[in-house]
Amino acid sequence: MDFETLVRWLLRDPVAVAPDLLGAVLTHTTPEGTVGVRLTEVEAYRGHRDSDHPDPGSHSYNGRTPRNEVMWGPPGHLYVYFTYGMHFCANVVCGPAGSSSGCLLRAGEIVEGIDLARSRRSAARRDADLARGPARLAQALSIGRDDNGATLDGASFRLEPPAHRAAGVLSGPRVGVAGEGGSADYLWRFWLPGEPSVSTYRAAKPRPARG
DNA sequence: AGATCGATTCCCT
DNA sequence: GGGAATCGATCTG
Repeated sequence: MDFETLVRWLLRDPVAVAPDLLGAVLTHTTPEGTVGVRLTEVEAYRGHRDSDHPDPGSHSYNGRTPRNEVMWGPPGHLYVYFTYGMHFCANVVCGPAGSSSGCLLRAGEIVEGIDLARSRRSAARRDADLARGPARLAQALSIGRDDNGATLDGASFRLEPPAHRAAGVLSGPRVGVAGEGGSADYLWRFWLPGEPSVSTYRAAKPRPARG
């Protein structure tokens, strides 16, 4: 899919984009080689212009800051943030420019460059653990500070949406989101059933994402 | 200027 | 199941 088409595909509410991202393949090419991950778990973070009231769980909830700047930009870019003093996590920016929406990439299955991914993730005991969890996924793909704002145009990062919308998508509360944003009103974590790469933490009973 | 705590992971029990 | 590691963005005074 060319970049222009991808941008159009991302130009929607993140709660609609997130389940559609399941099965998509994100690849990152570096001088070391290429690693590709098939997404199995994502979370939606809704910005200010995409809905009547903003998402209390989002980094952009309190407005524009240097850290969340990229989220306010156009879709088709990576929003990468640093957390717990040691981890990076990656989002796909979606929705129109000015909306500050994104989808956090929580887990996936390595489908390309597995040896390189293993070398970056020596702590992983099983291949299913290589990109199980957002910081692990970022490490397997070597996503770091410098990749904040990177374009998904295929130069270094490429995002290929799935040929068909995934069936049987499950949803539940988002992980690590405290307060209102973590309540049953925000079942914006989406994952594929039966995937060993989906992170273990389950905050509540999963339910079908679409009726 | 100082305190707080996080969209986490790993290792130990 | 629990605690440590580790640092910078954001908030408070």
